[in-house]
Amino acid sequence: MRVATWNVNSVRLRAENIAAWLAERSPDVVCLQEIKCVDEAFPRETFERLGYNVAVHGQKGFNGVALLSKRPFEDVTPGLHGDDSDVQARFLEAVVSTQEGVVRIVTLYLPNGNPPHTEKYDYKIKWMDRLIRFSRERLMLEEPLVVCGDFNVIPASSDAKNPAAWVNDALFLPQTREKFRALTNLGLTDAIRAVSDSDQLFTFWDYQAGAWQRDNGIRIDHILLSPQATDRLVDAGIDKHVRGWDKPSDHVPIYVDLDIAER
DNA sequence: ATGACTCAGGAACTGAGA
Repeated sequence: MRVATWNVNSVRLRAENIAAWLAERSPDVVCLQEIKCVDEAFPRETFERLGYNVAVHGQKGFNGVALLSKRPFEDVTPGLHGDDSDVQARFLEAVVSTQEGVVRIVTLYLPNGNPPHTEKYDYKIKWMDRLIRFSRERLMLEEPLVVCGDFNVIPASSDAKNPAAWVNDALFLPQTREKFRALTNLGLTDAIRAVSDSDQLFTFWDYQAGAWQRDNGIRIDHILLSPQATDRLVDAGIDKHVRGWDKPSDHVPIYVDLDIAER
């Protein structure tokens, strides 16, 4: 089973771009972020035509997450619990059944948090605390669990081309990285780091100042695996070349291959 | 030093991104 994640920065603008990548990579499950539309405006037909079931949790204008799956969804739950006043569409959980049992999938778009020392950073940290509580609960199920998305966290200096440029940024502040470590310390494995120690593994390049041409990137999109999923990890990778396509998202897709038979 | 791009909404710009 191949599970991928991609912050597409508008699913309507990128639909054909995404379809081309699907044909190339053939993922079984895809987690999308920043779809930037309401549920009714999601281009379902583009993906249903390619054999995917679609689950959407969108909102007007910005944010929004979605799931594509070749296997039908057994269960779909929008929203990260822990704050009833939070109306931002950033989290969607689903269960997919396979020949070997269920696989639980999460697509998330973690708040950016900039600028620091504001309510935006406070929202980010509280959101991460909620994600930690969610993960602790789900890990108790002892299932294959794949938590995917744009975490807006640079985990370590080796995850940025120019780490010095990020020291005062919400993506790299010590408290942000502490929360990310608290998450992985629950027993979730960073799939990309499980297969490579390279210091050039980026998933985002800014549109500005020739960041892509200079390879001035950061690694902020992640796939975290429960122990039961990590046991089945075969490979993980980053589809960097997609950033060079026409009208690209500023993020690229990443994926894992798990030794779990579909039906 | 600063800003540099890109997108949605809605019709000239602002907010948001990271």
